[in-house]
Amino acid sequence: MMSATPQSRPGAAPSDPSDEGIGKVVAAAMDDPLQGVPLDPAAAAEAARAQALEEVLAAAAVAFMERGFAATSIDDVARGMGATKGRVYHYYRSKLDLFADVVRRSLEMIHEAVERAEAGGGDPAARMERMMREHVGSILRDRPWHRCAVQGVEMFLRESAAPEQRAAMADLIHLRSAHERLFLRVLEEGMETGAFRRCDAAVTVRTLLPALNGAVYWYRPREGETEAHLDRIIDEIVAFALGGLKAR
Amino acid sequence: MMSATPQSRPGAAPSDPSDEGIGKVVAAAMDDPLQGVPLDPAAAAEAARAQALEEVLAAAAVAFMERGFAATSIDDVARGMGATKGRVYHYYRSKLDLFADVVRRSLEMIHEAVERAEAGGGDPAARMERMMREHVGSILRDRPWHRCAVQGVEMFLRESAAPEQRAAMADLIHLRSAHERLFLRVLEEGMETGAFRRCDAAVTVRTLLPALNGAVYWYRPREGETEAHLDRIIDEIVAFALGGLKAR
DNA sequence: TTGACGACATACTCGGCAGTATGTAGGCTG
DNA sequence: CAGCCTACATACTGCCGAGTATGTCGTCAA
Repeated sequence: MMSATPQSRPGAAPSDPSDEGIGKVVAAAMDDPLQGVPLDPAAAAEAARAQALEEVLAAAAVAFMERGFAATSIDDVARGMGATKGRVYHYYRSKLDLFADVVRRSLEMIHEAVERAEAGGGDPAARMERMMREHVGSILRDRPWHRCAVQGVEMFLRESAAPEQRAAMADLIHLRSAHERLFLRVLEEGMETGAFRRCDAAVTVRTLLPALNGAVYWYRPREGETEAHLDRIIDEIVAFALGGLKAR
Repeated sequence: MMSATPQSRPGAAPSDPSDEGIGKVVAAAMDDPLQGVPLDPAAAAEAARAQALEEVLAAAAVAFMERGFAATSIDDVARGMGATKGRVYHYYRSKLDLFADVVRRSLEMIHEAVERAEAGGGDPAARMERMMREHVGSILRDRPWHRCAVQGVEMFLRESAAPEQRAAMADLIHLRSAHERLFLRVLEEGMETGAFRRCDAAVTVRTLLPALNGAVYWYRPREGETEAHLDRIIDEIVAFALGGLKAR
């Protein structure tokens, strides 16, 4: 297989693989395999491939976040890994495919987190608060990914979106819609129980989500930042958003 | 580097509410030379130039809104006017200059509107509500411009922003900051009077504004849409945002 | 009438980038 | 060890688009 087996870091690479929480995601994806357990070669090869692809995906997330889709070249993505175009095109057929995969990963991550929060039970207000906390937490922790997702959704919403773009993004929009509906349903439930004030739920959800996503633009991870510090930011944002919903 | 508009009419924004296109404004201006009032030739020429520049600016706003800055070519802008590159480059030295002027116009429009609302007096909650209403109203009515502004601010906030970009955008950021501070001060005032709950004002403003701006992404002007319809959307958004601030 | 100038259109340059074609080094298999 | 395959790197093509250089037409001033 390739020189960089899972335990070896490409030390020569000038990229910073551990910043921005990218490393965590990659690590999570490569967590379990080969820990003393003898794998058959086929499975090992497959795991290695998945790992290499994951690295490409993470580099793409950072690059697209930093420059935006249109302004990012495939060479930019490759440079971020200390590699060249060949490596990127070995895994992805086009720039749009790569971007779509980053967005998909982002939407899946945040949607699953919020779904779990909703499934935790409780009255609508309690569920909504947990959903918001998970949503914002994901925004802060996986900012590169979500910044791409926000941009991807914007791209689709443009009238000018090319047919190829719309095709590549169609399933992503379903994911996004499902996420919106999750909030929508809990909001409507809360309106019926009287926990939330009466409102146009569709418009309100489309106002609520940008508020929750706002941090994707201004938040920057600080040096020795603790989880408690993140929690305080989450507190502020959720307090505002929840206050916007509750009946007075 | 300066905006080439010498002294445009004070209140007259170039946007046309009904038609998202550009033709109306121009047609109106073409009809009115020597409308009884005798203009000296120099002033007439200057007015014509300002008018032509205005048309370029409006076409740019639409084009940039539809495709985004990076994906929009100068030919796209020109095509939107039924013209060619020559016309655009006759008024603007670079694509970035043109974009910056669109963003500047947008920020000036919305900031002036909100400033007037704030100057209207009243307790903090009343002022804040009027400010929000003006802000959202401007977002809905001048969507092409504000979508560009949102994108311009994002561009500046990127770590990767090129030095030329930062230079072109520096004064725009001051405008944006002034706008934020306006909301910030009224929020802090309201916290002191007890109208608004205690919170981290900086984070809250950065959460509030994306909520107010959200409509820039999903709103589309409908066929026979009345002012009352817009007001209902504004009501919904402002109710949410104001609820997020008020003490319970 | 001329000539200067403003307001564009047309024609061209040139660099960057998506995508492709080809080379190559290391493993694995037989 | 031969041949094959994976996982890339390198070299190349073609196009698109920003910016420029130049041409053209109408207008106004002298």
